[in-house]
Amino acid sequence: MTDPMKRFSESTIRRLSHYYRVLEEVHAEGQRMISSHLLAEREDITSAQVRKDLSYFGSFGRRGLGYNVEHLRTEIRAILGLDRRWRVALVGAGHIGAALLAYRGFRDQGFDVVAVFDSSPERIGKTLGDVVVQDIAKLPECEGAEMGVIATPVRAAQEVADMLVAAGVRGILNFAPRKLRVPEGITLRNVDMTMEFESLSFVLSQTRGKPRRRAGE
Amino acid sequence: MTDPMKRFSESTIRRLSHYYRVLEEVHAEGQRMISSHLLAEREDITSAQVRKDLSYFGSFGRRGLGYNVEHLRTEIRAILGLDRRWRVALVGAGHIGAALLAYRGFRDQGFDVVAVFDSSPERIGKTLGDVVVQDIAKLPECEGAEMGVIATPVRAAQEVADMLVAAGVRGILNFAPRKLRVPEGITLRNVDMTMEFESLSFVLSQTRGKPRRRAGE
DNA sequence: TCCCGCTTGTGAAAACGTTCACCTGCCCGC
DNA sequence: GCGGGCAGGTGAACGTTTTCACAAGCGGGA
Repeated sequence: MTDPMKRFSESTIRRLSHYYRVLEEVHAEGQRMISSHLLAEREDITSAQVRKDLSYFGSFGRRGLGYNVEHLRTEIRAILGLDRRWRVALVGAGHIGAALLAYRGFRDQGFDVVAVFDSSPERIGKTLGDVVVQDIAKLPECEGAEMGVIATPVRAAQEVADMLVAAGVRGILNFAPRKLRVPEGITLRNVDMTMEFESLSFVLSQTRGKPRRRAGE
Repeated sequence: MTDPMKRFSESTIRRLSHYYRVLEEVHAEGQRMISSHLLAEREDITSAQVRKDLSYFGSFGRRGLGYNVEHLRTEIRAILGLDRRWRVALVGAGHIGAALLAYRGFRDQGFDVVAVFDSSPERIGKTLGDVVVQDIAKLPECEGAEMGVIATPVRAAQEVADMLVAAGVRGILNFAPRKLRVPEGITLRNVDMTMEFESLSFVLSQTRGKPRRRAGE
């Protein structure tokens, strides 16, 4: 995308997120150590992949023993930048915005929605989560947000992106099904449900009529 | 994932979705022909990539002219399996479920939500979109749905996935932030906002303190 | 103390995806 | 009907990501 430094592959980072989640789980279960093989078994990747991914960032394991759950968890936390809090500006107080605010996981992971904007008069002034929805016109005055979330209809997405950039965010998560243009240095991530549906549609129509293979075959 | 045939790369399919979207746009604008270069300019990929992607499925262009918008649109539509309607069962009538039902785009693309299930007594019986929310216990009786959408809390996700598979869906779109196990032959796609946030967090903390580069530098 | 089984870390190889470069074909103008 | 410019199709080159395979290190037991 627009990452200024691209030393690590996107896939590696995504897997790191997975490992982190698995570690949270086994940590809650009270497990002390975990092997790359076990970390991998909980995902659809190989143990070699796990070790390679982790090796990009350091040597966290002990030969013969595996990884200390608590320790690795802390390390990945730091790598992913989750050892601090992030200020997030949300634009669009519709269903998706509401879903975001309702999900405790975001706050728990360190993401604070510090401002919500919308253009609809019916929504402006209402309280969502624990912040008051402001007029989108006030977005330029928004200060201190490092990330922006675009949860608006498609037609508004590019304009909102421009406004967020002007307001100083360095990263944008876009839920609108359209590619956005952002300046160099701004990181953009897209969550596109439409594309996932189309991907499903493709695979399913490829296999249409074929008998479903049984597991293990 | 669990695709029985994996002849085409996931990236190619995702880009096909993009091309389709661009084609819809330029079609609406009344444009007749489009070159691979122009198709690419609207995205962040090269014209060679466009041509390569399309060449996997056939020769749709004309040398010296480019691609006929209407024709290519129809072809990609067929490739992606969007030339038919898909029956979708939605589990979870919360914010995400509501977002899905509210988005006209899904219906327009050929996805019909034929049933909605939830476990909460307050939601059961209410009308969402144009279907009545049913008790999750009725899911096993659901027939004819080819795709399932999991828009439930994390803890219920795996159980719901099993139920959907038992009900005969061949593809699942999972919004819960957890990897699910599905039998061979069932296609699984995940939409994981948490992971995207963590990816943003990673990149932003990598570049923290660095002066933002201006566009064009 | 030494051996053995286990698991990491990592170069090397293989697989995969993207980009390049060029040939081919098409339209248009003359 | 002929030539020039444009643009698609495609094998080959390139770069990246994944997998393989094994040396190195650790703990435990005799």
